[in-house]
Amino acid sequence: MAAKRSGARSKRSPRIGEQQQPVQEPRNEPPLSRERIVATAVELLDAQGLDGLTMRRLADRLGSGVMSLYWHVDNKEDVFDLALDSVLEYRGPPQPIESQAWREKVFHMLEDWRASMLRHPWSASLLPRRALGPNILSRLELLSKILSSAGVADAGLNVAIWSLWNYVMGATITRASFDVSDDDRNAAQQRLTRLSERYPTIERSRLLLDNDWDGAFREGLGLLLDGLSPR
Amino acid sequence: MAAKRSGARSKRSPRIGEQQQPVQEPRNEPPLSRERIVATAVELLDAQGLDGLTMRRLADRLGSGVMSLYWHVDNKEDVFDLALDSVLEYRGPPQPIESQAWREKVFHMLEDWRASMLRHPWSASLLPRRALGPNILSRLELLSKILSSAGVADAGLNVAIWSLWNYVMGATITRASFDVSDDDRNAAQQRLTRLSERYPTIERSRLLLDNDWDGAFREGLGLLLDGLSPR
DNA sequence: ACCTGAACACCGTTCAAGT
DNA sequence: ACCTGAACACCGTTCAAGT
Repeated sequence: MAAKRSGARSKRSPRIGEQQQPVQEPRNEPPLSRERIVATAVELLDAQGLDGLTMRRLADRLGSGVMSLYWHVDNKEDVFDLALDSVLEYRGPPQPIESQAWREKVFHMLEDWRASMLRHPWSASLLPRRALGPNILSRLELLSKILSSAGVADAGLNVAIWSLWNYVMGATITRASFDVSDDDRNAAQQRLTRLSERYPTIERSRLLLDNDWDGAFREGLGLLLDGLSPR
Repeated sequence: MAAKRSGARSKRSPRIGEQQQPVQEPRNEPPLSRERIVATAVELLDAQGLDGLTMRRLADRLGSGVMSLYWHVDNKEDVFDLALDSVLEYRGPPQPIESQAWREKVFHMLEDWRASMLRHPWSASLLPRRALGPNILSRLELLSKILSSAGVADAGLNVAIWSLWNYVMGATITRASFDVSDDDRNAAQQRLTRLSERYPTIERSRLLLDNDWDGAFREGLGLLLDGLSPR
């Protein structure tokens, strides 16, 4: 899937074939570009997680030298910002929702937001540390418009938006962080049952085992929207 | 404030004084211990942020060799886990709240939670990536108990707890990430006004400038508790 | 305009060794 | 039981240079 550098490969297999065919770059790569860098960064993040993204590895995948990246991109932080925002584009509901049904519109956008982030779990732990890119701002703008035209007064608009944002971010980040490797999950599970007598109520309600995340997300969001609805 | 290694200092100043007094370790440090390591890690994180914590720098502050840390601690991840949980201890309200006032109890614990994290902003961006330590679990246990004894049915308990957790985490993480250096803030502000015509509703409601974070937090939390109250 | 390799100043951690 | 320095395999980024 990823382009391999021929140099690395030939070093790995010390075959005795007398002339190492130079194996001109396996595919002639398209030229480097911001878009290609970001797309590849997302691939790499999906495959290796947050710590897996390295300027050197990124360049490797792109079949270029490390320093070539710096022509198109400021630095590693920049790559993170771009990758994050690129993953959060919103295309709207499949077919338009009738205009009065503001509740459904909000639900669709926020569920899509959560789903996008869960498709790229690194994005959840990245968001808290990064700037708001254009795609994030667009979603906030849309949310503002929906709520505003649904009759939420200007005075309550910010509280409403931030409450929804907080809820979605918290839910998504939590969900993503529970979605770890099996090793970690086993370790956590072990520690919990070992300590179960210290946390009896949690234990009884199976708080940490209950994994109907999607259902809980929708229910909680419903409650919140009830509270926020213009009276 | 931090202990300086005498070796480093003497190398830095090639004074001609014939005998470099060995300057026995500036203070005779207390012996290394898990507790001292964690406390110093928190200091370092407070001072330098998430990227500022380095095993080497940590050892430096402790006046020990880097590898000495590894006797007391598994690895860097371990240090992060311990530092995070150490900052989230809950001591309860200053004077006991009368037992029926469950709403106040919830408010106090959650506001304290948020405040603790904001006192150490790195904790907010760390939480989503780390395991739940004992102090976090204790808070969840307490929350469960309060809600349960307030009459929330077992069936609704998990939704209630996760909704509150989500809200608090989202709010705190968001707040902490907006609380960045002035440089970043200026940059963000610039970009926003430059793009203001693309996000008119946000612009109008001053969503990103409104910084009554504490008030918004309480209001939203109130709405959520209304929705969660046993009927 | 776009790409490059060498070099610098760092990292976390393994290992074999000291007391 | 506790601590150590040397060494390894990495990092991100500066710089001076190539086309």
